[in-house]
Amino acid sequence: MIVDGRVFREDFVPSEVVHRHDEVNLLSETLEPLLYDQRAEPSFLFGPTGVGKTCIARYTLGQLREQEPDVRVAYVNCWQEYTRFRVLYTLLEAIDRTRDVHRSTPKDELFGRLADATDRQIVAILDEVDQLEETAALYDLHRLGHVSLVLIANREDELFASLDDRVRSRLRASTRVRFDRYGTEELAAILERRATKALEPDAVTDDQLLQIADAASGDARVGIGILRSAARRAQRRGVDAITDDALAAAIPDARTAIRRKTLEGLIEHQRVLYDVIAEAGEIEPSDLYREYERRVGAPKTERTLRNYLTKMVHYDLIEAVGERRGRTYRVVDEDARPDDAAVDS
DNA sequence: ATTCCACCGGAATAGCGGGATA
DNA sequence: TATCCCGCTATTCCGGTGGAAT
Repeated sequence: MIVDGRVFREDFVPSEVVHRHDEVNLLSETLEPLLYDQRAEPSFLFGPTGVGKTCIARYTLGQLREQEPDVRVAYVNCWQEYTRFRVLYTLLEAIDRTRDVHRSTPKDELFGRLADATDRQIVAILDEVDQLEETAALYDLHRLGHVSLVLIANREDELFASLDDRVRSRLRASTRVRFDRYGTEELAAILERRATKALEPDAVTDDQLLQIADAASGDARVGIGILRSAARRAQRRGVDAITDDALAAAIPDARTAIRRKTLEGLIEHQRVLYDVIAEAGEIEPSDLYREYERRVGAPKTERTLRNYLTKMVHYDLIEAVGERRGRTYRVVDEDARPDDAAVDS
């Protein structure tokens, strides 16, 4: 019953957008100078998880490239590429200038290459830019006359708090595109589009789509995940339409799938920390450190553990309750996540 | 009030790994 | 092959903070 599974992928960009025309228009207006070989002012895309920020950025730049194919577009996910070196490297990859680049190339060589590649306009989409650790990289890029920035983040205030003054003042005046959560009907409409592309006709009913949209509470990524999971379950059972019990099973499944994937990305020591916290339910730092040291062969330093813990908090796997003395750690509970608490992405 | 203590996280540094170079 | 170079991770060192103990 699944005709085209690509439609369910995270990086799928639809050929038409639903419900985001204002945002697309605002962004393309800002990018318009690129059509005349001019650099565009920086633009920000703000909004919670699963509201289409990344999708709209890709879509809009795809449209732009249809009009002006010479423009180069580089997509950088700052969650993975969080150092200055890696950001620059990814940008160079997108414009095919990575020949002979390696870890031992001098520091400014990368930047120099990018600065020299002035033959074409370059658009740098920096996704999850609040995860970028060396924000000086933004300053570097902004200085280049042929690089236009599209910056994506969850929350405006948190992002600006993490920037240093130089960068902040330079970016203050740029365009901001704000994305709100989808309503249930809006999300159902989006899912309907995906379903007609991905599935055989009549594989899913309108009422089921509304159920999915409701369960996803405005998060398109979760909604699409549920739809995909339900379709796969139905397919495995050899039926030609999504059944209600396949749907019921898919709803919790899609929510935990993301978490399981993040857990797989942890290294062994981080995993031990997570297990200790999960078993204890809630635990004080000193007990946590001691239990960790008991379980593991060659324990890391407490300072390193603290680095691990902050990272896991960022991943939304655990949360820290309280500050300083008397702080405890616990795993983030999976249900009961209010809409406005989406800090991850 | 003063001292102590647990905890956090910034900054500097060491060591590792791996491609480049001679 | 030996050596250089540099990004990256873990470690060392430490100052700050605020509740607890005296």
